[in-house]
Amino acid sequence: MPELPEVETIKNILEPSVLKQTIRQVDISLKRMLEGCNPSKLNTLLKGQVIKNIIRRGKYIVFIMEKDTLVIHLGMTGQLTTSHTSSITSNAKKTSPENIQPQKAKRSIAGYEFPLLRPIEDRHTHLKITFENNSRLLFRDVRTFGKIIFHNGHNLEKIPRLSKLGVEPLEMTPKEFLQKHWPIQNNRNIKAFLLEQSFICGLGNIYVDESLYFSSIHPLTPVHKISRDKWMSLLSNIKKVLQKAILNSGTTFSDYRKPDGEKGSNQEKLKVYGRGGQPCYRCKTTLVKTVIAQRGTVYCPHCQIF
DNA sequence: AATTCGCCCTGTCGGC
DNA sequence: TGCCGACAGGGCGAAT
Repeated sequence: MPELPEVETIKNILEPSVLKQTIRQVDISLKRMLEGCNPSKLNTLLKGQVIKNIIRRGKYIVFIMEKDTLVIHLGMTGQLTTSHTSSITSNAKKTSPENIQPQKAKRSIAGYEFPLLRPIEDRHTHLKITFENNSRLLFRDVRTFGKIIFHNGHNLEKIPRLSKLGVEPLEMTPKEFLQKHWPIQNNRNIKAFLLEQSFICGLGNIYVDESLYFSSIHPLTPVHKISRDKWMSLLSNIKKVLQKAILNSGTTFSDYRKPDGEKGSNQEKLKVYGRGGQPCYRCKTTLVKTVIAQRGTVYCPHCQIF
C-alpha cells in the first residue's frame, strides 16, 4: 500500500537520521526478500560504507552509498523506522506493545502514544542496519511482499526493477508530457494502465482511484478513447492528488506508518477509495465498489463516464 | 506480441 | 466461541 506519497514521506523523515551514517552491521533474517547478492555476503559488502544520498524512484527508496546502492521496496506492509539500540534495550523493549506479545498488543495499541507506537523489532523485522553511532534502520514487513535489492555501483539504469519505471509524475508537466507522448495508443482500460509502472510510476490502487474521480473518468475507459483534454486534466489531477497526499504525510489505512511511528492523515481526505456504498460528495449517487484489473475499485457511476 | 491470470504472504473480519 | 473462507494488493513470471 505504500505508494509514492508514503515513500516520499518516509524518505524525507528518514533522511536526517540516516544520511552520512556509517554502516557497522547488517542483519537480514528473511533471505528471500533480498535480490542482487548472496544474503550471507550482504554484511561484508555493506559494512563500513557511508550513506551518501537517499532518493525515491516510483515506490522505491534508494540508498546511495560510497560504492554501492541499496534499494528497498515496501511492498504492501513494509515499514522503515530508525531507532537507537539504547532505547530498544531499556524503555521500549519492556513497554512497547510490539515487544510483549504482538497478538495481545494489538488490542491496546491505540492507547500507546509515540514513541511506543513506532514499530520497533519483532518477528516481522527482516532487515536491521546498525550504524556506527548505534542508531539502527529497521525494515519490518508483515506480509513480506517487500524487496531489498543490493546493486554494485551507482548506475540505477542497471537495476532491472528501476530501469522499467516510467516518468516521475511530480517531475512531469502535463503539456510537455503530451507533446512527447500524444497520441497514447493502448487498448487497456485506464485503471490497469495507470497501475502499470512503466508509463507513469508511483501510483497504486488508492491514488489511481482518486485521480480518476477528480478527472471524471470511468476506470474502465479504454486508454485510446481518452481525449487530449481529458489527459491534460488527468495528468494534472494525478499531480494534485499526490502533492496533497504528501502534504498530509500519506494515507494510513492499516500498516503504513511514518518512520516516527505516526500515521498519515490523507485517509480523511479521500473522495472514493474506501468509500464504496457511500454517497458521492459531488452528486450523492452511491459509489460503486467493484474489481478492475484485479484490484478493488471504487468510482462514482454518475460523475465518472467513458 | 500483448494481455491476463496466479501466486507470493499474514492478519483481520464476517458468517455460520 | 471457534473455525474457516474471503479479502487486502504490488509486481513478476507463467499461461493464453
